[in-house]
Amino acid sequence: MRKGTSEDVRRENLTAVLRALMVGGNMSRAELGRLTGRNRSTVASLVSDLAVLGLVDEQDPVTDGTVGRPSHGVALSTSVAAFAVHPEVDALTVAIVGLDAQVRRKVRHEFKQIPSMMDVVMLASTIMAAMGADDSGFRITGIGVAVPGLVRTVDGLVRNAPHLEWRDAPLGQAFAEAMSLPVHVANDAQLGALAERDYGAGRGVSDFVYLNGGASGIGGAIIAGGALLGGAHGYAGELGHTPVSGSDRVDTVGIPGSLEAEVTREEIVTLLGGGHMDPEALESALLSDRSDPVRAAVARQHGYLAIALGTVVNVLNPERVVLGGFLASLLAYDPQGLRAALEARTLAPAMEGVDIVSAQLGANLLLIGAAHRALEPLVDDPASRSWGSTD
Amino acid sequence: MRKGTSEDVRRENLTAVLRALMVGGNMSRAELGRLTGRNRSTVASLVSDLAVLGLVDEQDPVTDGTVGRPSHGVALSTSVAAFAVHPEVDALTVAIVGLDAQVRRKVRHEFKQIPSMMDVVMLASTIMAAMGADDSGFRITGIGVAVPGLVRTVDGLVRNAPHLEWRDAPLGQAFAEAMSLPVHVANDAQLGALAERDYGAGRGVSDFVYLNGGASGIGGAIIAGGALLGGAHGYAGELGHTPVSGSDRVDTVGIPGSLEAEVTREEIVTLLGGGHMDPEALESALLSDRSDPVRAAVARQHGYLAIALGTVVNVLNPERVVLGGFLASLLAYDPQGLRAALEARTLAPAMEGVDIVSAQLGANLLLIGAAHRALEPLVDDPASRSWGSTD
DNA sequence: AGCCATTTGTTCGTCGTCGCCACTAACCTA
DNA sequence: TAGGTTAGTGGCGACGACGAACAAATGGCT
Repeated sequence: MRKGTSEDVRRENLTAVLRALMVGGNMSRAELGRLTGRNRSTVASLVSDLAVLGLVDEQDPVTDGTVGRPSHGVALSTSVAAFAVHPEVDALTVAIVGLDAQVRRKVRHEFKQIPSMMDVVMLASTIMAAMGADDSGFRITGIGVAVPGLVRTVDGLVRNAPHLEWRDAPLGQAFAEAMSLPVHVANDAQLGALAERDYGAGRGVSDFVYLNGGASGIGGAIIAGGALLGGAHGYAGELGHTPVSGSDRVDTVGIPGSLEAEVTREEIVTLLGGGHMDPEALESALLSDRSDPVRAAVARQHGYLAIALGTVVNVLNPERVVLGGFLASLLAYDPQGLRAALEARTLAPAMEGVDIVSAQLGANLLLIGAAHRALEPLVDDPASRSWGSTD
Repeated sequence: MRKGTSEDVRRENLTAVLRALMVGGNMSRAELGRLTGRNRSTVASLVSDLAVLGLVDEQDPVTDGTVGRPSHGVALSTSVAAFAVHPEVDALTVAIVGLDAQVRRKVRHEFKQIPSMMDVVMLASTIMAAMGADDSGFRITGIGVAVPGLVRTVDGLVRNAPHLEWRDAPLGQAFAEAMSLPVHVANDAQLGALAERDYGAGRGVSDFVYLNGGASGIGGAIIAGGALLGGAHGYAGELGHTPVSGSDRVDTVGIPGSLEAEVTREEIVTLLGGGHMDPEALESALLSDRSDPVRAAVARQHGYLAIALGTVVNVLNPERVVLGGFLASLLAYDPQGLRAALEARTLAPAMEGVDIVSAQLGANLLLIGAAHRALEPLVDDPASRSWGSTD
């Protein structure tokens, strides 16, 4: 959009082809042409360029049973990938994720105690160095880091990650010094929303709200007009701290009566008998317990959720609300109940046609989101040689 | 973004030149080149095209005192314009507004009683027909209508305009049948925000929240990433109905404890002695009254405003908050007070660097916004001959 | 007054990119 | 095996931006 020359057209067309492959999966050149609206010869030239760049592989024509000359297959390269790093209170996950959103390598390291920023940087760097060893055959374009907290996106400064107890931690800078790769740090919920947009519950939806309930709190992100809404510095989407009650219960950052303070996984777990539960166990335990205390607790949490979501629906007029983590379980327990609570708190037209659904992507959600954030510059400008000259 | 051909480049460049003139005012060809980053010869060609299309006028070179050959002046055509229509409870305003955001003609008609949709359409059509008489010399490209209510933007269906008492009124369709011009209907606050973005308090700011307090209620709109956030159907921005208290006072659509129910112009006016007051009178009366009851009322309204704005700041991370109407007066009464109230309800990083300012545009705000909405298709594709062939 | 540096207008040739067309290749159907 | 259909291939033309060379118009300096 900046300049205005014919090379920009080329770049746009290259990304169009790449994006089509990423969201639509591998396909034939002919399909690619139909999907992108480009001419046969243009597509041929584009694909050829991408093949030279090592981003796609052209395969032999394959007969698919229909009439006509078979078209060449085009597949995303399996070697182009990015690192995904996801630090949590109790563990660090590092992975290599390809352009095709497949997780190729994955290492999880448990922590005995809350890690410092430097713990994470050192350990992740070591793991990445081991993973990206020369014979691995991957062409790594960058590092995407998903952080549970507020992140200033320009430089990857972690402003506040309450559970990790990091404040103003220069994570982006530290990674940049440790590894000679472009680093992209972002909020975990935002990256999750991006992954859901491309591969999950947000496919084809240009306006949706994503809300994830984890053990540690509630994170949110907004997709508006097909793009992640970042705001001025990248802090947008913080729905967890919306005030929903007059109570003095505080959340992780000290705000009383906020959504995160009132809607907690912990309360549900305790009611169900306590103990350690993974998400699936929690959901099945919850769904099979229709006792009065549980019903009441869910209804109460639905009420609070509806207050926060109601505001967001009024303000953003989304097409869909995607709930992840234990919020998805809360939804599954009584979908009509949550919907009714929400309808009572929204303008009728804005709520019309809004569907409330569960997130579709599982454990790899954040890894895909983080890696794809790191792959984004490559996708946006495939011909720029600033990335891997690993050959 | 759709196709990917060289004609798209031309279109984008034409738009870039036109936009530069609209936001930067008339300027020389050389400045235009610097601003848009295009080559000398390219700019010459673009301007020439636009001149042929009748969108700009090329003027003789003017010496500006600097060394070097003087550059031709380029001025937006004063004849290209659009109709702006603004129905209110007590009046209808119709205007002709040019590409340069100047209001060229303006007619206001008072109503004795609340007008029906058909009243508005008939009267506005008559006025427009009179204004756009052949000898007027204007080249009208369309009609922009600013409606105080929820509007489905695709077809201009007014879902709910509480003060006008319109429900599901097919305003867009009615205008389209009455006048053979493209019609664009939208929410008034959204159009106001667009005008503030281009010519007022939002210049150069890509993420801001606009909140306007009128006699009838509170309307809002969001500019995110430089563009109006419309949402799935165009209802986005409805901040007036955010719940901010547990009271049972209801707003115009019947939601209890909402911002619009608690923060009212009426309460302030009553405290100041009542009577009819125009915005300026209200502001000066308010600012000169530092009595306890007024202080208390303002502080209370600030508190509620802070709750609603706090959520929005957390969720959208804007760079600026723009307050219009009596909300601007409320701000002027005690800027630090409002800021402090807001800071208490937001995440510190998200609130950092946010400035709270008054709207800059006055009475013509909505007319400019509405007309520019109607001019948008022309600006986005200046060469498409689908508009006026009035010559 | 005359000369130079500076800036811009103007013209023309070049280059990159896409679409179209004609032809060929590879498949299905009958 | 012939005809229809679909896609790959390569050449050509169109379009648009850029850069270079030259001309024009100004201010500054001697």
